[in-house]
Amino acid sequence: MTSGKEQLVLRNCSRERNISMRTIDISEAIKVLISETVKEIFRTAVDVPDPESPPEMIDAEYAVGCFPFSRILRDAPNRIAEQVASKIIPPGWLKTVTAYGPYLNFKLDESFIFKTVLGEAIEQGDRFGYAAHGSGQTILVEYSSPNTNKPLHLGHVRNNVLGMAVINLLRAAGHCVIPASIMNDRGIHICKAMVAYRRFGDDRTPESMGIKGDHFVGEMYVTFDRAAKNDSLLLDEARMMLRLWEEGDDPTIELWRTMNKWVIDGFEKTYRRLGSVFELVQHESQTYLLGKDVVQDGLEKGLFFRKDDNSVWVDLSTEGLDEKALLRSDGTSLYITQDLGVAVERFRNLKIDRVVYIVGSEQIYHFNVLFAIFRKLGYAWANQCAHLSYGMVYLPEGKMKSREGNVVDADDLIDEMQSLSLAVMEESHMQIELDNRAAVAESIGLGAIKYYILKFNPQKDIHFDPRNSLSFEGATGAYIQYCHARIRSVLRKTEWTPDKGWNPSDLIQQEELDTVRLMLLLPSVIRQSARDLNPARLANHLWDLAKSFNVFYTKHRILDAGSDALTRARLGLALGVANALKSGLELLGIDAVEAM
RNA sequence: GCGCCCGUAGCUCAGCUGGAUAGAGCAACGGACUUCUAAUCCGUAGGUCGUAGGUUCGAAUCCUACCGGGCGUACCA
Repeated sequence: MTSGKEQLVLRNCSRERNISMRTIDISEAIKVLISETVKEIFRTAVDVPDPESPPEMIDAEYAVGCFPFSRILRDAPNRIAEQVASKIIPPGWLKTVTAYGPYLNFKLDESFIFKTVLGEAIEQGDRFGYAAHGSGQTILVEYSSPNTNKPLHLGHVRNNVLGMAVINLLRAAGHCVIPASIMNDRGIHICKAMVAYRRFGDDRTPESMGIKGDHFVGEMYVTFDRAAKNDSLLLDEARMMLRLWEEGDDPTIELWRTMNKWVIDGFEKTYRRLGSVFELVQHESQTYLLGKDVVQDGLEKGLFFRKDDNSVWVDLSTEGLDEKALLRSDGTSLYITQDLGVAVERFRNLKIDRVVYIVGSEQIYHFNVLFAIFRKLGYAWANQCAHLSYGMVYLPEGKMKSREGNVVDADDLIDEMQSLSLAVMEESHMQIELDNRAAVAESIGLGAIKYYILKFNPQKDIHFDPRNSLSFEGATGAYIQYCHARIRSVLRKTEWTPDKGWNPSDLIQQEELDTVRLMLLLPSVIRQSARDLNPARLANHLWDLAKSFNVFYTKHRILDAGSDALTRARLGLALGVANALKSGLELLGIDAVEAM
């Protein structure tokens, strides 16, 4: 089985240098230290949970609560903590182990932290925090999947931004990822735009009108809807056109090809700005008939049933779901039939372990049904499918509706944010010399949009108010970009490079330690964000890190720190932070600009 | 009706698989630029974590009921 002329593979997981994860080894070392000490005192083996981060009031990097031990060891957590703490002889990398109530707090040796964390960040560059490459699974991530009858809007932007961030995070966590999309390029909605063009298009083209192809076709779609209100024959005409399309009628197909190309050319421009990339693009016109054989298979196995009118159904009431139609009574397939077929084909033809569908929360039920059918059919991979659903995007006027035109257009939004950031650059107290002003402004504008979308947990609805939502102050993309750009600016002013040396023991300020402690957490934050398919965790952590460095930056000097040794050590810190910020920003799909 | 998601400061949100005194940003008010980028920093103020029970040594976090908001529940996609 193939999906027409489309070929289904070009996997591109090049082998890259292995990146060590020393910062994560520390928490392993702490677990070993505890379990060995417990064994020594109590003659009993215990499972030690992963160390957590203590609250701010505690001056330590790692903490382990002794609650889980108390039942096994038949002693109070406080007493266990006390005994373990007094028994541990800290190795060189550990400064102190203290019991505070039921908690064991581990404070690392400062110069060990600086040396290890900054050393890693300097060595790994903008890959700081990544896991060893190629250690994970092969995962297909399906996202974007637009209809080719109108331009992309804010809802698509959320999907694309979330999609790319998840793809990047999964890759950083060591997985091999295939970014995929299905163009919904057939159906009645496409035919509506075609009818409108044939009736009212007057042979205009995007070129002749000087507008993007997707916007041009989108206007046709809106034109149809407006005209159809007064002319019920138009809808019949669209239905007729769909029939002609399915019969392969030449003029219809030719018009369809032309208009689809206009739209897709337009999409490509928007995708390029957004930074969305795909390794596998399928088209519904090629896949919409897939899945009938899967239904037939289920029918033969007695898992599905046929009703009197000849329609085919599956009963999922044992799974807490309803009956669901899989084939219409006339034998034609439904949306879910196609999803079934596409998934089966993908798992058969691509060597993938998992699929993640990034689709809005309004389709939660659909995916529950789809996955339940996979299980019913007994596919080994049935439990390796996940739907990453995200909340709706609301405007002040309510839900966006393409047909009514109350949408925030993706291209307009990016343009708007670009010119806003350009305006801020002009007003800046200090005119930074830039030869690529427009490009930097676009990076900052996109950074604002992307960060605003990613800082919320995916499942939350977003109430988008264009006036107040996007800003360049506070917890924003620009804030983090600014912190990075500032550091780069300092680094440009010096001849220093890491191979010229820096001594971690010269870093003794609290603000230096606070900052590097947050860097210490970055690898596990990236890992957790990937595991939970939740970029918000990384987005929020990056803000904390930038904030912490900004506090250091306003309080202490780098280039004129007082001594050459201190300057070099702080340059090491600055470079490490810049690398960490860049690493994190780029995982979120945000450019780490050099100057702004 | 049934199912899923959400409810934390005036507003927008964090709060990691239950853990130490619930944290930010915005808005408000008061401070800091002849100093490495002030798109920055500091300070003040602001919360019975929707309500009521329950589980637990311990609950914003888990369970139950209810209240409020959203999304589903198509031979649509």
